Amino acid sequence: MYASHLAPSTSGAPLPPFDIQAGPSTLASAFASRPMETLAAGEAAFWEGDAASHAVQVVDGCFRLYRILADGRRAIMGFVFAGETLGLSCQGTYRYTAEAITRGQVRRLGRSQLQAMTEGSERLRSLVLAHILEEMNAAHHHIIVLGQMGAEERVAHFLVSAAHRTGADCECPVAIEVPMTRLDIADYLGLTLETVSRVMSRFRRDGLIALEGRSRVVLRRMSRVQELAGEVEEDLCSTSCMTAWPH
Amino acid sequence: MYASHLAPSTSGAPLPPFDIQAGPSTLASAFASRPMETLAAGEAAFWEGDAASHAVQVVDGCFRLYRILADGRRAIMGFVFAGETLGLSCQGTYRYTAEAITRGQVRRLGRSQLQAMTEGSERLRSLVLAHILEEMNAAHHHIIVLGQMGAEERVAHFLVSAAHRTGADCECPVAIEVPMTRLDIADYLGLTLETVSRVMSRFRRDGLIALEGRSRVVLRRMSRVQELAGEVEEDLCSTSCMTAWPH
DNA sequence: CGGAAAATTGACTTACATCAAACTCAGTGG
DNA sequence: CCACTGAGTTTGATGTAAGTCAATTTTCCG
Repeated sequence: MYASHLAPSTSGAPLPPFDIQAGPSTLASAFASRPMETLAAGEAAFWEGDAASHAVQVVDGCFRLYRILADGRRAIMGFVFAGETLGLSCQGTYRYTAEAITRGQVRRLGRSQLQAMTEGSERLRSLVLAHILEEMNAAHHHIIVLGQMGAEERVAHFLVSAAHRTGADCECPVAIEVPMTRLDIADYLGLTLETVSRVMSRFRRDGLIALEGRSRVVLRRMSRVQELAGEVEEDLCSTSCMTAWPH
Repeated sequence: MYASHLAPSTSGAPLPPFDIQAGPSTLASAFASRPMETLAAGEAAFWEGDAASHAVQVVDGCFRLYRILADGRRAIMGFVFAGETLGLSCQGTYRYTAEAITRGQVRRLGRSQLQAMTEGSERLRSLVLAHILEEMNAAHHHIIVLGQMGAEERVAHFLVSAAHRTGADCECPVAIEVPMTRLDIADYLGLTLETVSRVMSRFRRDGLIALEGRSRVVLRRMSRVQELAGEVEEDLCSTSCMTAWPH
């Protein structure tokens, strides 16, 4: 999953001012004038290997980013939620397929236009760079999870991360939407879908979470889940929104 | 390990011209005027959590990049070889400790100076960006290795990657220096040192590699090892040196 | 040469994968 | 509105790759 540390959704918030001189003052505002596009569940915004012609803003919905390996295995590199931006860190060709999990709405911005905008605006340049470095951060985090943690820790991590990114406030209990299937989660965490299911069931039995239907999880004891996640997860409520988009 | 795709060492090559108008034409040349610093084996170039005040060029030696987790586990995020650059993707604070495995020589460049240089030079800016994106690439690659591959595949990957990055030519047999210990490799691959050792022994028994002392590995059947690595490793000899540093 | 760190190898354990069967939804159409 | 359907999920029984613990052996450096 990208950036456990990314700012929560901005889709509902009013857009920041766009100063013609200085360029867009947030990444999101750079997309503001672009037409909206709707994707059905299962449709791809772009495919691995395609020429990376655009950056994509996810206005609504949830995407899985994956590669298919030679033997057919699917590695999910991350998920992208509403309000986040996609494809900024690709040069040349996209390095993963971005597929809508639910129906989604996106805006596309041509790389050449983005390039032109960044040329002119030191501000926007640093915003783009900050975004890319945040993705790096998330990738490092993912590496630690995959390389060092057991199944429970991984799932706990996923849950905490999802709660954080979908902008759930930090009150207990926290309810989160988890539109991805167990298989998605498994392919993301380097586990099997059965193991993911078993761990979730164990969490439920232990009163840590409650499962409501297929795609809703209530974190009943968030602090305990965070504890299980092993605090690689940085401070959740305090600074994150600040650090994600340094002015 | 960073970038299985990074350009091989440039330490021996003559430095490209430095145009005062356009700024440095390669990343390496930006460091050219900086004083050399020597680090003993085990010394750190910087520590996780330190203010990220400098970028570091590794002129000679090999570094491990790691984080220590709360429970004492050590996660190695990557290795850096001679000719590569370090710390470019850190903003604010370093996100890992960079420790010399062997004795090493480095040059440091202040971030503020680098910042100033990039302000003035579109060229350098795109070099730095390309470097960071290459690190992203490597991180994604690492994620796939850790999330999807078995022990043999991981070790095979490590070997191929090391061969590639230390600039070994592609002729068989390829001899590579592996200054890191089995524990280093294990902490990098998400395995135990015993498993790494067993896999290497198996490779040796099967005639794929030969072990010469502690730190030298001869890839006797490179193609077979690459095959084991499962070809996530992109083309090795052809385009890689090109793509790493676009124009 | 001697000693310490690193590496190898073996016996045993365990966490997770695999295989397989039931169960639960959320749509769809009668 | 309700039964039918199939994808998604849960749960169980069993297998296995890799971890753990422990004893040697090798390598390297003073």
